Amino acid sequence: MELGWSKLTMGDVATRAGVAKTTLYRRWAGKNELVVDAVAVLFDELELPDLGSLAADVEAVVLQFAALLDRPETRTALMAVVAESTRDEALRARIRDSIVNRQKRLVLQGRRRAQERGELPVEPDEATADLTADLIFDVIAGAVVHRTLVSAEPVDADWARRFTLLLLAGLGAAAAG
Amino acid sequence: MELGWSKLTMGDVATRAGVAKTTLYRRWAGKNELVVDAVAVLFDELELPDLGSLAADVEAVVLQFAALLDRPETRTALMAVVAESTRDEALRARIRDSIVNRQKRLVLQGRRRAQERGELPVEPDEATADLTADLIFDVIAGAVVHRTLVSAEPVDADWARRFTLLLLAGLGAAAAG
DNA sequence: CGCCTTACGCTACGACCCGTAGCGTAACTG
DNA sequence: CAGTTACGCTACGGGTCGTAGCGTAAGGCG
Repeated sequence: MELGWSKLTMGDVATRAGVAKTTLYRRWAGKNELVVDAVAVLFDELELPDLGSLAADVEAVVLQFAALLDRPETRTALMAVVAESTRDEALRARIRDSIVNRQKRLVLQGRRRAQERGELPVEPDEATADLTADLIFDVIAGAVVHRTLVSAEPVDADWARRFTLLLLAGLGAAAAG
Repeated sequence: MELGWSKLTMGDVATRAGVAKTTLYRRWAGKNELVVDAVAVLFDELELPDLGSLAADVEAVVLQFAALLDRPETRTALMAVVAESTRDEALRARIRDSIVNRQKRLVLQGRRRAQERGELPVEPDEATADLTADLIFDVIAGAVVHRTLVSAEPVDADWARRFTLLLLAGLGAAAAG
């Protein structure tokens, strides 16, 4: 439940937590629920700093997220539940509620700040504004996860800078700059 | 090995393929290697059509990729090996070689076409151009995977259009509409 | 034709892990 | 002091991975 479970077995978790395996099953319905809760707690560590510009804020949260995914227990646990959720509709819904929708606060907060600074326009239609926020979230989280876990290459300050430029200014600017 | 293995057990795979379980172990070292090969074959179906504009090409490949991830066997197999790769360095390298680097051809092809059309500048430094291509790949693949498997919401034509606008023109344009 | 190599099918097995049942026990409550 | 609650512990059934051992059918070759 804290850090370091390299193997994701209930027996190891129980041993590491200093409790009996049956105690875990009394508190959680199964392995999936336990891991989702643990990952949700880890993700709650993320915070959006106010560094004065949208670009700096995005870069900072990207690096925070990458640092979170660098911890072995986070990447293993997150990918394990996502993999399992491809065959379990209820688990997918639980992930969406406990992790995805919960962390969208970061996108909404960043957009609000950028609008207050005049860096982003205030979108008139609230429904499409929500769609845009969802899109941003999938792009940021997806890119960092894919870079870290699929491409298996590091998310360093340089990558964060390039990614932020692409996100804010588009492909033309990223290719030119 | 073809389609439909909702459960990812070697016994089921063997039965479905009409062979004995031991035959699978004679051909592949283990479950991981088998699934990586199967996923690599599935991903080779992807093609980049030439629709006359970079935006149209990106939208098309995004929808193709989403259709691939809509198949239950693809999403289950892909996420299973990625999850396992968080604890297996050799498997991660195998994924990078067999899937990631192999599909970067799509990005390189799309960029070349866009440059021929004059939609994108030719980057003078080849090293940074490669970094940009890697970045684009992680953004596209990551966003589609995250949208489909983590957010668990559909990648439809409208989402593909919004995503492509964001990718090509940046956040300001996407927020404006 | 007879022999040998190769590949496959099949059964059985050990090892590991999940999740549950049953029982004993310590702590807390009134 | 009696009742409730929560926990520890052992044991177990079910399922899966990966392997060992043996039998057998197919194809090359003198």
